[in-house]
Amino acid sequence: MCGRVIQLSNPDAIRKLFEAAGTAPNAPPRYNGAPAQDLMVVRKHPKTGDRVLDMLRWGLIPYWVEDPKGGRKPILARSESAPTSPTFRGALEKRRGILPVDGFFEWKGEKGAKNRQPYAVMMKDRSPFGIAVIWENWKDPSTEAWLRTFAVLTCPSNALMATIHDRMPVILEPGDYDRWLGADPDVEALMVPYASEKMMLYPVSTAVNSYLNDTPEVMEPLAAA
DNA sequence: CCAGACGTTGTT
DNA sequence: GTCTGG
DNA sequence: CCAGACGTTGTT
DNA sequence: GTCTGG
Repeated sequence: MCGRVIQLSNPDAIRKLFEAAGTAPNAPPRYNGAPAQDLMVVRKHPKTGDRVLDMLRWGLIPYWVEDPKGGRKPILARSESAPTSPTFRGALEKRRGILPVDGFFEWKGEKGAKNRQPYAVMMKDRSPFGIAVIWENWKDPSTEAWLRTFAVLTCPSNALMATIHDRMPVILEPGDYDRWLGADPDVEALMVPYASEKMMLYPVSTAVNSYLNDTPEVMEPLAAA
């Protein structure tokens, strides 16, 4: 679930919307952002404390991993178990972030089944919104280069999302951004299903299945049969 | 998330 | 790094 | 104690 | 069927 996202950039507009300091990164519009790709993430700079907008890679690599090749790079983290998970706990305590999106895709049907139907999930008013993430800083032993990665937090579906899937990403209210990005040790109350009545979903073409198809057409409603 | 691969030898 | 299993 | 895993989804 | 890569 929530394995593809819509991030229609204009990085500077997103930077202002999420009140991030500094300069915006270069980021093309993403109609079909997929795991293993670099996407815009809002986070708090550990040293300056500034809220910043950076490019992070989707798929969390814990900092203690030696060789991420073959290693698991989870793209999702259950909010119920993350607080006690060895892999996620540290990041949840100290490295929380926000993935600014315009929507995301969800596939309905049994996993592994053929003919799964993809749906676009957005806000009714089409406004951008924030998904809660955790991130890590990993140093490549061979190149000494640092790589920032992230995973999306999930929670049980609300009534609307439950029609296609039983899990959904943790969506934050703008009023909760400060608390989420801060050092609040008790943020579990924020990791809850978002209000159904503000959201909408519609079926889209299976053209979205290929992450290589990063074009506006993947967002178009499925033509009536 | 889906698409595509799914092996061996030995070498840098 | 931290937890579980043997 | 050390060795090995450390994730999510959903299914039989 | 299961894992890896984007």
